[in-house]
Amino acid sequence: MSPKTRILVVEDEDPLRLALCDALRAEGFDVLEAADGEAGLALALREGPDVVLLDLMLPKRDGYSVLRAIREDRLASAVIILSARGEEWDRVQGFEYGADDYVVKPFSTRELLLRLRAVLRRADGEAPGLAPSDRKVRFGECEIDFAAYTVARAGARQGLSRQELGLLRVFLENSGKVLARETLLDLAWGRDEFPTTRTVDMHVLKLRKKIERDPEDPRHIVTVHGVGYRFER
Amino acid sequence: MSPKTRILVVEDEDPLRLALCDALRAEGFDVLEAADGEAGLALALREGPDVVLLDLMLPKRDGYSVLRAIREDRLASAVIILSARGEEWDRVQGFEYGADDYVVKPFSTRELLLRLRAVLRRADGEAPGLAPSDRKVRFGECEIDFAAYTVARAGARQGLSRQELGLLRVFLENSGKVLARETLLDLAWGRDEFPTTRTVDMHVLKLRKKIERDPEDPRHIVTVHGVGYRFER
DNA sequence: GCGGCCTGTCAACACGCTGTCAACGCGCGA
DNA sequence: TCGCGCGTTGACAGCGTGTTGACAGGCCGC
Repeated sequence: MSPKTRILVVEDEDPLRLALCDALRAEGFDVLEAADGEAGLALALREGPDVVLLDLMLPKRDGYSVLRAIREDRLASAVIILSARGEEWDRVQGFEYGADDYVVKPFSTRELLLRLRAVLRRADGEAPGLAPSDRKVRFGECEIDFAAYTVARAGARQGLSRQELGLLRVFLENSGKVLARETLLDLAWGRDEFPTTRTVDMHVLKLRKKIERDPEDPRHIVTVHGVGYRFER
Repeated sequence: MSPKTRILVVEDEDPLRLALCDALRAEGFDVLEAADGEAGLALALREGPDVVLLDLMLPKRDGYSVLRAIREDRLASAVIILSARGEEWDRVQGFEYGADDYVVKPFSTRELLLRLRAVLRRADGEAPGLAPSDRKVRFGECEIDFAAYTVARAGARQGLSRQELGLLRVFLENSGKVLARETLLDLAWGRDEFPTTRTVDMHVLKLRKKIERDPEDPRHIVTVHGVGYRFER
């Protein structure tokens, strides 16, 4: 692991940018900042940070354009989009633009850090698989098609609901780790929804019926009593 | 968990503050209140409540300043911001990122309570999901994965329960030292729980079965007769 | 070698957590 | 407008874990 993870924050609203940078520095990251799209892109290309936090609505050059330029330059940086409520990137479809993850404003520090760490872990190769642009992902005897909202197992194909797919993506991004129900709610549900933690159980139940060979003796989504669930590919 | 969760409400509009306090007391919380920033900060620092509900527009000292002071004092309190939609949105956003959560006025009691509970659930136990770098530890022929709640020995992987993992963590942090049963209870169990010292033996037994090559002739968790246990890596 | 205290081990209990089902509400499309 | 699918919640049974008591065997001091 490199000495210090470097993060570039591209955000034009000063208070937000400053607050973000403070929070990230407090977490021990090395932080760069830019207040418009051009400066952000230039910094990204010159410094090649590990992660770019990218606002969409920017002066001079908007976030989409910056993201495209970064991707065309084959820069290794991961990109997390900060989108405002109105801009409505669908939680699943958003990944098709080439972003590694995205957070809907306004978001909590906790949520951002969770996603940031997930992205970094993937970049470190610790949790392989699931590049953001992947349409299909395989594990065990399953093949998930994110674009088609389907799962194929043993030849049979079934549909997945939006919530099921979202939860499954979070599991895939964090395979091998135990995730508390609370954490799953933060990552797979939006901020404006407050389901019970029991709701998580329900969706795990549904997912098991679709991806496990024997749902009563699950191998992929394992319960850790009193703690949460662990996903194994 | 402590006997009663304590909540501090800092809000200058009397009707709203009173309504909030009533609702919270009806839910069984222990409620403190303050009508301006200075009084709020003083109460927070003196009482160290579990949660602070903090309005941003306050007489004498605004919410941002209070929040920063609380954070600089390393107070463990969680903070939920109560912000009005009318307030300059981008500025408000910046403030909110140092907080644990925020609610936009006008909000329903239901929403506030849901967020409150979510914050509290996270606060105790520090939900799994954000384990940094100290995930895996090796000793002898074992590899412990703290994030996955597993132990691998001689190729075989087994799950560890929450208590087993906690005890093992304490052993690892104090390897080489002899630990009395009482000490282990203090370190690996909560302060609010008082199991018999025999319970420790039971868990040592379980751990030995999982990490020792020959549980009847333990090499890692060694008994020191009349004193306690010593862990050797 | 002997007695008393300490420890290893098992079985049983109680509690909280989880699996599962059924029913409700909501949004969407027919 | 109605019906359908999805997400959510409450209820309840079953299971896993933590805990304890009992008892046998081991360790230590005398």
